[in-house]
Amino acid sequence: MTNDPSTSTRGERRRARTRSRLVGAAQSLFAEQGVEATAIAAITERADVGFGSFYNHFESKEEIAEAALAEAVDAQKLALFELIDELTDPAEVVALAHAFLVGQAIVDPTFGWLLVRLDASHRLLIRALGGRARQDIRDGIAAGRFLTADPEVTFFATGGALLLVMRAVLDGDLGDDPGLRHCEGLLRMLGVPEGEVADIAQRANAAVAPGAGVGDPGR
Amino acid sequence: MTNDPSTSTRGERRRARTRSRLVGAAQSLFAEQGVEATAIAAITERADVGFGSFYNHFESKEEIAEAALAEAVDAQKLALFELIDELTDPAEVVALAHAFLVGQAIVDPTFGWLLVRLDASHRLLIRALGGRARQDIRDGIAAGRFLTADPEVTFFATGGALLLVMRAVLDGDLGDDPGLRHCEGLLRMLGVPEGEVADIAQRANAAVAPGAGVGDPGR
DNA sequence: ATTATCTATAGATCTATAGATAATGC
DNA sequence: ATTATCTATAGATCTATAGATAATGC
Repeated sequence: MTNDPSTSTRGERRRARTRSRLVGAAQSLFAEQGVEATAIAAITERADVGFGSFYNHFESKEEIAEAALAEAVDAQKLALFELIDELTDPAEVVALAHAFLVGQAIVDPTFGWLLVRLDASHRLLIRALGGRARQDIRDGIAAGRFLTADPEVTFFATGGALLLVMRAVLDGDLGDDPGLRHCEGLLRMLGVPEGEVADIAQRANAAVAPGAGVGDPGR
Repeated sequence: MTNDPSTSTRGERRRARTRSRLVGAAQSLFAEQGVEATAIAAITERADVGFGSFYNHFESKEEIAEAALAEAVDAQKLALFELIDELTDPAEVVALAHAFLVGQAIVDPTFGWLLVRLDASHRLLIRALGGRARQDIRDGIAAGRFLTADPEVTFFATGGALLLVMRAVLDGDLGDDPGLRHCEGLLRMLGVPEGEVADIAQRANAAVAPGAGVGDPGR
């Protein structure tokens, strides 16, 4: 994935491996402690890489934070986009995306904590996830499927709800089926008719349930 | 407010003033930069107080962060509780609380940023605001006014939505009437019938509008 | 020969404390 | 006499860089 013997030299591959170790170490440390509380030396140490090598790849902690988030999100995006690929109803798309992310917080806490902790750096997160989410909301409004008047308010409200629910899940503060319950609230917020809420929420959560094709537990 | 000539000595009042200056300086600095990025020396400097005096009042930055949040929230709680005092409908109570806080983000950005930036420290915030909010949600469910199945999920979802909407307001990313739009979404999320949503949201926002008795702009 | 990595360190913070100075209480 | 505040500083980080070592490319 990060190496390609045919189009790169051994040196390039070695370099890529070092970079990859740094990003992986940063992801787990940022997830555990947040960005500010993590020293660069802690990253190189966990990556088992010489301290100075850090600066061969990144100029600052902010820069590796951006890479750490972007790479984590990109990996998840693939799985998510595949799931929502064939859906046409914006309500189903949004429900599934939220169900997926709540599910990921359970299945891959490192990823979950990374998202939640980077809320501090916020702009990174909005950029990483916001593009598609915004469009889905606008689509839903245009299709008359969502009743909300202001797509931006809806974007921030749904995003904020998702992040704090994920955080509560990570903290172990929620009971059964947090993803299902969250989806129900989400769909109601969007203005989906009450008669459809339970059904769509259920389908979305069934689609992301373990065993439904979203493998790779642990990490 | 912080001084009481009749029941305290001059020394106690001097001490209280120093503490108060420290907390005020910490509030504005935490609002601007967050807790971790703020050095204790920066707090004493802005408070115009000797560096060592800090440790006469607080043992650590975390401790003053707790005080900074608690005092800011307590001040706002008074105003808010007065507004919701006579309301009986949980939907109106929750709507008004959210309208109030979105409004405060506009009117008193220092307070708004403090809340938003302390989301990092999160547990402080949940403790500061969570008690009453949880009860209001449970009341609404018990009264059949809210349709949500899990009060905890609802609590985190509504709280997260509020915080990110406040943050978007502070960033200047939202258009007209963000408080009104947010309340509409909030009420829908709770399952308040569509026919009542616009009306309740409007009343809640009218009640907290400038000139409706929630004075003290600026700070 | 070139490029990446590693080790060692200078310089810049930042925290917590010790001891001196100033203000209050009796 | 007591208590609070202030100044100065030791010790602990943490970042960014310089220079040495190791690995790759030709």
